[in-house]
Amino acid sequence: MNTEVCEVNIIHQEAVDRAKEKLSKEVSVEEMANFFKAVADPTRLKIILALQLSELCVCDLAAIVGISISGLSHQLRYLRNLNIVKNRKTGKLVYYSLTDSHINQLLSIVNEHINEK
Amino acid sequence: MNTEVCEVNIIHQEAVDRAKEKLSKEVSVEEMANFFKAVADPTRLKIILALQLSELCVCDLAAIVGISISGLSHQLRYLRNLNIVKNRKTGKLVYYSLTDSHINQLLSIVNEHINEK
DNA sequence: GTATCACTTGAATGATTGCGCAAATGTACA
DNA sequence: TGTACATTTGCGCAATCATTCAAGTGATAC
Repeated sequence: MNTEVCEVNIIHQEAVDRAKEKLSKEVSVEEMANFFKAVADPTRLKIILALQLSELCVCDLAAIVGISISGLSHQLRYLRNLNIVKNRKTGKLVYYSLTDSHINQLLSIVNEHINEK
Repeated sequence: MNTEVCEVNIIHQEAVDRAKEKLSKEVSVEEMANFFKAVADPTRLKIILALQLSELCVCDLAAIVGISISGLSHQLRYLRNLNIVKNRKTGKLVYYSLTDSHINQLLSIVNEHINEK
């Protein structure tokens, strides 16, 4: 009773079953991947690194990242949807900042990995 | 003496300068982003999650992930180049496993972030 | 009111990327 | 030597994505 159409020769059946069960229990692989996508792009990564220092308005961020204001706004929305940044409006300006510290941990772990090489 | 061609109105000059300096000192934004790309794809994420349990050969991984062996091999090379997985050949089979524990930390942090929502 | 500024949004585009197919490599066994 | 199997690799295609342009929103100042 195999719902998988894919025909592959399985060599270690128990190990495969264990892994499949783990994957089915995983909160959401898609959701995790989506979150990582946020930091998997140089532009978004620069935005986050800049916001680690202080909150910044959109036009300042554009100057830092070196991208059009429009493009930046798109990426900020992306990060907002993932709950990674939040914004605060004051008159004509919109200030962005990081929402939580998980990002900081992520970045330092990756730095370790890279420097260990 | 501004080498940037991009013309944007900078509102908070000092904050911008600080952020720019930080970015210039950052090991390599590109390299960090590349590393995150490894886990930013559902297929590669499944591979990694499966390998957290035990080493696995290519055809077993294909059955777990639900992808062609060819496609899987492409992704494994990607992960190998980033020093995330390593392989061990035994006869006709090639066993893959994780190289370090940084990945485990990354994944648990992201799980926290997602569950906190 | 109108003009200007900061930002957002939708559409279009060029580049990247995940994937499968088919051929190639390499190993084991007859 | 030849066949069978596990994996890799090059190529091509379809889909995704980062970016920009142009138009739209909303707030301030005149």
